[in-house]
Amino acid sequence: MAESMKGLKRSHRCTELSSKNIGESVTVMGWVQKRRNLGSLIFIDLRDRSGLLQIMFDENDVKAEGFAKAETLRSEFVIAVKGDVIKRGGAVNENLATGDIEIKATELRILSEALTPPFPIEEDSNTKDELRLKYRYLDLRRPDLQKNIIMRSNVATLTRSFLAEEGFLEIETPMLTKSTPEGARDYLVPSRVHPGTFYALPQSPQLFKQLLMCSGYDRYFQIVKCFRDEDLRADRQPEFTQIDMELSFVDVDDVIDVNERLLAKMFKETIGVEVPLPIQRMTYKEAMDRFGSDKPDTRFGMELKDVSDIVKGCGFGVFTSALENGGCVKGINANGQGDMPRKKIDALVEFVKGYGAKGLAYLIISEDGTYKSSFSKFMSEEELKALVDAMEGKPGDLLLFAADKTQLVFDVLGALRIEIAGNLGLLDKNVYNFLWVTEFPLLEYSEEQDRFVAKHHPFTMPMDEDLAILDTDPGKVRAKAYDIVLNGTEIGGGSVRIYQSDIQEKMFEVLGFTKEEAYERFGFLLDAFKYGVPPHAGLAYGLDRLVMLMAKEDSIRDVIAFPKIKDASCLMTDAPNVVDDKQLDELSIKISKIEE
RNA sequence: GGCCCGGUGGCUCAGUUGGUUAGAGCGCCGCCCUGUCACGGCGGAGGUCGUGGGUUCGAGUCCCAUUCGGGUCGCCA
Repeated sequence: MAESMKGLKRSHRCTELSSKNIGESVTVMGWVQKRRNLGSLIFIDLRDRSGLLQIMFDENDVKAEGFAKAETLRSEFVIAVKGDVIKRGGAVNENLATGDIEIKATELRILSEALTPPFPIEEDSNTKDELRLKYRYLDLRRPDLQKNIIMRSNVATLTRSFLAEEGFLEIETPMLTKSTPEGARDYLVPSRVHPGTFYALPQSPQLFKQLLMCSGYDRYFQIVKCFRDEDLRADRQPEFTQIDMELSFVDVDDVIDVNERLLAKMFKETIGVEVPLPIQRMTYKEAMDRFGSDKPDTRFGMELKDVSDIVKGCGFGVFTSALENGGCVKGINANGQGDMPRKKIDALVEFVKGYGAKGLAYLIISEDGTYKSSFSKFMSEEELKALVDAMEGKPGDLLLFAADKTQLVFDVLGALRIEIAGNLGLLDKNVYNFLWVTEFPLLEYSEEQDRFVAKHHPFTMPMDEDLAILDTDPGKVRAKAYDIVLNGTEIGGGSVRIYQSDIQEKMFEVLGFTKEEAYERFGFLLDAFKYGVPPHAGLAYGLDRLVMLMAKEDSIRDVIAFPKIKDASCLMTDAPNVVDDKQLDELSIKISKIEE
């Protein structure tokens, strides 16, 4: 039976009390974490978002009625307790922040009873995700999730105060906006007033923040939901949060400078981690050549080495045919892994096949200096020696080679070094390696669409040095685009924007848009640029990923209060769901087909 | 859309080469207990093994399909 809290007012959260409060009369409210009934003495661990506090019920203090009530307490009951802070009667509990005190209850009210929860409300739960997400409101009671959600709030607050001090204005942009078919699939919202037409939920506030620069707001930021109707991953949700910013009258270095200071403040004040500034920078090309990835994890080595020249003309057809087809041969040296069991090497071969590789060549340098290799019979002793030397192979090393089209080799070895590092426990979550990756290609060729598409977005400024070849060799043009990478995860990215109409027109031309098509999609932006536009640049962080790494979690679901599952549905609310015919009628929508 | 992993009492798991009434810990319920904090003691309830089909004398165990959840490739300007 639920009781009223009338006449009681919470005086403290659980861990706001300490030995300093001994002797005070206090009122605490929260959830019953645990009861220990010793017969005529009952202990309760009371939980709120701050932590745990022990309550002691003794019939002499809480009276017969109160004691009888205390006997009925069960896990997750919500109670209010009035009592006195006293020094623990028994031993101090070193595991508890409040382990040296307890509340001697004089009054107990049961504000809400509770069913036994379907899974334990405790730290380090290993309950199935399925269950946790169905009862997310219970999952969110667990201390580790509360810690993450609180950390996320702190990061947002720090961001706001830092950027405000730096002269940024927080300005909201529309959630109901126009679909821009470039890029990810949009979530659409039907218009009732304009039958047959749709708003789109923003994939990012990109165009609006550029317009705000046109309007003179100078420095903008927003902590904002973005939506992309694409398949999910551990670090991808259909709705996610960006820390989005844009600055006028700046170039690359200005954006990097303010963001390095933001990151340093964030990490220092949230998790006590010093970020040494300036953060290392690396061009896209260097990142690919050395790490096979545009978001290298620099916490460990195992860098890629190009051995194309070494194996040119050797007897191993896999290598030579890759080279003849315009590809390359690269390898990584898994130092000291020469004793890796055959089974594990086979697993790595299977692993790379997932990335489209046809295979993985390996060479083990035994402790006695002899070679054991999947391809040794195709190469002479001298050729093998030259290859080992090029890889700086020492006895006990394991060399792994991929031969294919260059991009595929990058993908394969880039993923392989992460996989091996993971298997070897080299991915230390207590280490935070930041990296700027700069000079991204402006464009990439889409086989599917048979044209160039923007690697970042169509408003990205080419590098000054490469402007001249935008017509002649667009694939070679580098952009003033940059990503901020943390431990192999892209946590943010941005660019300097085009603000000159001639360059923008040329860009659309290269992308294969007619002027009319460009206007149809982005006319409002192009028009705005005719009325005086400042040079501007910006950046957006994935807040979820950032907090995930700070919280040392493996999935952004663990830093989002109400996340969605792999198929983009919500196990708690059952969204998305069918709506009744009346709603569809109002929207002039008919469902034409439903896949069985 | 492809590939990989998983589904056994409320929770987390174990279940040998297919073999009699499917186990454990925690939780839950009842009784006892004044210093517990992984409280303790005694007793108890609770599952037909995600679902459907098949093989077999016999299936949690093997096969097929399907469903649910996770990871990943494609996709994510």
